[in-house]
Amino acid sequence: MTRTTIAPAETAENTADDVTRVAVSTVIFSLRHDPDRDAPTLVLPLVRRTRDPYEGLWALPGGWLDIAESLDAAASRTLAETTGLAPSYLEQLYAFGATDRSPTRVVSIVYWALLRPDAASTQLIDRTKDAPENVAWFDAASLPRLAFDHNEIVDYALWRLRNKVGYSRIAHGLLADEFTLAELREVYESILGRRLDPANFRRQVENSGTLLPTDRFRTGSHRPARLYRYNQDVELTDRGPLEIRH
Amino acid sequence: MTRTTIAPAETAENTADDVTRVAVSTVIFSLRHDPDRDAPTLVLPLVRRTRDPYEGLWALPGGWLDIAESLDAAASRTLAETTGLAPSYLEQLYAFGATDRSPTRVVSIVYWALLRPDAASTQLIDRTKDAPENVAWFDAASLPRLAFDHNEIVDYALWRLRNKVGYSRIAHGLLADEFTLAELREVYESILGRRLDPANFRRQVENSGTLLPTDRFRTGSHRPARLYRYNQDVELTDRGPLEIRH
DNA sequence: GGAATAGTGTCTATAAGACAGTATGCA
DNA sequence: TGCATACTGTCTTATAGACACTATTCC
Repeated sequence: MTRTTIAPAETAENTADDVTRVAVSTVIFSLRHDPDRDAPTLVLPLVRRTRDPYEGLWALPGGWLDIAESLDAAASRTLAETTGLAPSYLEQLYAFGATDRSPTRVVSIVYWALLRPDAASTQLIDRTKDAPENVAWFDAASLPRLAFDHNEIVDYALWRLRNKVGYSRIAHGLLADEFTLAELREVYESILGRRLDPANFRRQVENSGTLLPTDRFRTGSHRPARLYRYNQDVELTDRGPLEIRH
Repeated sequence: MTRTTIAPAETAENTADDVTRVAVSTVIFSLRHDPDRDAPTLVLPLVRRTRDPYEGLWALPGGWLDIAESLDAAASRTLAETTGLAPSYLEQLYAFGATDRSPTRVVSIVYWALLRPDAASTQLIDRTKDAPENVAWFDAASLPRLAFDHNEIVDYALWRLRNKVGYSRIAHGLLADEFTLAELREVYESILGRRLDPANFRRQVENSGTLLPTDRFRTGSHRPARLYRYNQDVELTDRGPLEIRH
C-alpha cells in the first residue's frame, strides 16, 4: 500500500497484526422530567456490553470507524445503529488513547450530543434481537460503574456541557422549537445545578438577541407564558474547526 | 486477535489490508522578536515533506502513533524526533478524520503547544541527514500552502490560542520564569493582535492572584520594571479531561 | 532637563445579582 | 379572593475601558 506520511522523519511502522483500532463513541444528553423533583434531570442512554471485555457492564454507544467514513459521520451512524437516536447537536469531545484503557489498543474519538425531548426521538431501539433490555436511560448524576474509562469520559462531557451552556446557545438543543422562558431557565438550572433568578435570566437572554418572541402563549397553569423560538441568524455555537467563526 | 468492542451492536470490521492509520501532529507556537516591528510575532516550526503525498510542501511536525504509546506521549515523542523541541505546554487540539484529507485513510490527533523563547530550546534540529534545511520557523500570520489540511489546522489552533489566552494563564508558556508586566502584556498583544492599555492590564493581572512579585527588576531602559513570576499554586489551565477541574 | 518607560488614581459605561413590585390567569 | 406564575423596575456591586497623572531612570 502507499505509505502516507504526515512527517518526513523516521517513524514506527504499524504492522497488520499489531494495529491501533479507532472507535467512535458518543455521550448523549437529554432532559427528563422527574416526578419527584421540580426540575428536570439530565439523562443519557447507555448500551449493555454483550462481549468481552467488560461484558455485562454499561457503556457509551459507539462502534468502529469505517474506512471510508468521516469521524462525524461515524458518530452519527454508530449512534443510530446502537440506540436509534438522532441528536439535535453533535460535537467532538476528545480523543482518548491511553494504552491501559482497553486490553487491546483502541483510540476512541468521543463525541457529545444533545437530544430534544420529543417523545418520538427519545424512544430507544434495541438492535440486539435476543436480549430485550440492552439500551437504557440513566441519570447522569448517578451512574453505575461503566466499561472502559467511560465514567471519566462522561464526567468530562458533563463539565464541557456546563461550561458551554454559559457562553453559547446549546441549551437550544435540549428544547423543542417553541418554549417559554421558564422552560429555558429550567434547562440552565438542570445543567448548572443551581437556581437562577427569573428576572435576571429574562433580561440576560432577551438582551442577547438570540430569542424571537412569538405571539403564542403556553397556557395551563396560572398566567400564560409567551412562547419564544431561537433566532436562526445567530450562530448556535462553535463546534469544531470546520465551522465558520467570527 | 482478540476482538475489542466498544459497542455491543454489530459494527464494521477493519481488515488488515484496509486499515485506518493514526497520526499525531502538533502545532507549536513561540514568539520571536521582529526587529522591524515593536511587538514580537507568533512563529511556528514546520517540516518539509520528503515523500509523497505533498512532497516538498511544508507540514506540521508529527508521526505515527506507536502501538504501546499514549496520545500525549506520541505528541511529545514525534515533536522531539522531528524538531528537537520540548514544549512548555501541550494540549490536545482536535481529531481530524475527513476521508479526503489524505490519499489513504489517516486520522490525525492534533496537539498544540507553546514554547518558551529560551535560545537553547528554540534551536531546531534537523533529523533528515542529507537535506540541510527541512525544519524551519514560519510567521504564523503568513504561512505558505501547507500539506494536507494543515492550513486549516493551524487556523483552528490560532483561534484556540486567542480564545484561551483570554480566560487562562497560558501566556505563561511563552515566557521565561521571570518577566516584567510589559513583557507579559506584549505576549497578550501579539496573540490578540491589538494593543492593551498598560494600566488596565496591570490591574487585571494583579487582581487575578496568579502573579507573584519578586524583588528583582529588569534594568536597561529607563525606569526599571519589577520582575514577576507565576504563582504555581493556581491552576494553569484545563488541558483536557485528565486534569483536575474545580 | 527632556524623553521614555513604570506605575497609580479616577471617572464612566456596562453587566450581574438581589429583590421589590405589578400583571394576569386558575382554583 | 387568594395564590401562583409571568413579567417589570430599580438599586448595588463588580469589572472593563479610557485617560490623566506621578515616579524613576537614561540620555
